[in-house]
Amino acid sequence: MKTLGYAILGLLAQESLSGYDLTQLMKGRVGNFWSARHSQIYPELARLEDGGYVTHRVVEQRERPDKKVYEITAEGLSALREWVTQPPPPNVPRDELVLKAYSVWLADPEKAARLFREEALRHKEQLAHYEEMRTWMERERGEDVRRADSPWFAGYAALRRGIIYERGYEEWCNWVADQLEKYMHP
Amino acid sequence: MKTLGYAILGLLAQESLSGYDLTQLMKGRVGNFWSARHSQIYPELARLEDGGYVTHRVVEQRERPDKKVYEITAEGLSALREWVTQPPPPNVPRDELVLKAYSVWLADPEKAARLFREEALRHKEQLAHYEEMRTWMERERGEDVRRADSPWFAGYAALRRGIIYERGYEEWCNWVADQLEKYMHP
DNA sequence: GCGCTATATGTAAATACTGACATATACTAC
DNA sequence: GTAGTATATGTCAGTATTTACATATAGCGC
Repeated sequence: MKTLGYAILGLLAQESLSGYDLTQLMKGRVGNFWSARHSQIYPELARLEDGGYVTHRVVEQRERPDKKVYEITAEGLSALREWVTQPPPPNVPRDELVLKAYSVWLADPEKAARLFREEALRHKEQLAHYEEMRTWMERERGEDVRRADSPWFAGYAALRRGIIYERGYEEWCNWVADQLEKYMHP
Repeated sequence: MKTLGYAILGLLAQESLSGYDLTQLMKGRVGNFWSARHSQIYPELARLEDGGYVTHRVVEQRERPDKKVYEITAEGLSALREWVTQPPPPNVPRDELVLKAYSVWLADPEKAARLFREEALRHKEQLAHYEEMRTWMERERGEDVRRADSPWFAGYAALRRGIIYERGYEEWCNWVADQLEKYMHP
């Protein structure tokens, strides 16, 4: 099974969801470090069902189209449990902005400085958003978010990764912009 | 043109290289935030030459197979210069380990703690390696590494991103492992 | 001589992912 | 009424990337 399958199982392990629900979640939460469009999710759900990792039931709704709510099976749970402790393949993060920084010495320094300040701002905003979520989680869910055996730990751990990531990213963008501005008017 | 094309142009803007050289570099340096195999690089070089962004000359070698050394053209340089200051599309980092952390509450805490400590160690080692490179760069190349209009800035900026990234990653892995161990023997 | 590694360049098949096409219900704002 | 948005589920074509296949030179150790 591929990574996307485990991403979906990870969400279904917490609550039963429809393909549409999963699509929404894959833009936030887990989606901060894994994303997928509905065109990937629906076929993957079919494959997971084929493999016996999930089942679905059709839920009829008034005033809305019917939906298929997917539930993780015992096999799905044990496969997920196994996967979690297997070492992941070495990860090479792909980041176009670092690539741009690599060639920034060729560019117009003012334009480039503007770009990196804007990016710094974007990451600062994302960081603020994450910090808000963290405060909310800690207040609403209490000490459970830090309990590694609680389902609340899932989102909290991912969130902490996001906070560290965004903090570092903002810092780096501003450093690049600083260097650019330092040599802008010599 | 796609991102890989600009990654290659970014390297060729500093020095002329063969496809094989580029393949080696795409495992390190720029490769820390962008990677590609030779099976992607050779066809892309052909496309770049088709578009007039690079040219090549065959260099005959004794005791080794002949090679094609690629050089960036004026068009290539100006395309690269333009691209650098264009805002990149929003980047969703994909990280399987964060996904695993998301489902870690289901796993055996001892196995999981071991995994996250190992990962922390890997990132600590990578960090040490980057720090070494940074010291070397600062000593060998002097103040130029901080000059945003110097070609030495390229690798130095990417390196600084790597250092911040690895520091943050190690910190997070250890935090996850701490939580796991805290509730291991209750 | 034989296997291993490094250098050197390519192609082809398979997989993963994105973007566009396709359809249907029903509420809301104009 | 009608245009837009949210809910809901799918497929398909194209792009990006990985893995495997394919070939050739030449040094090194056994």
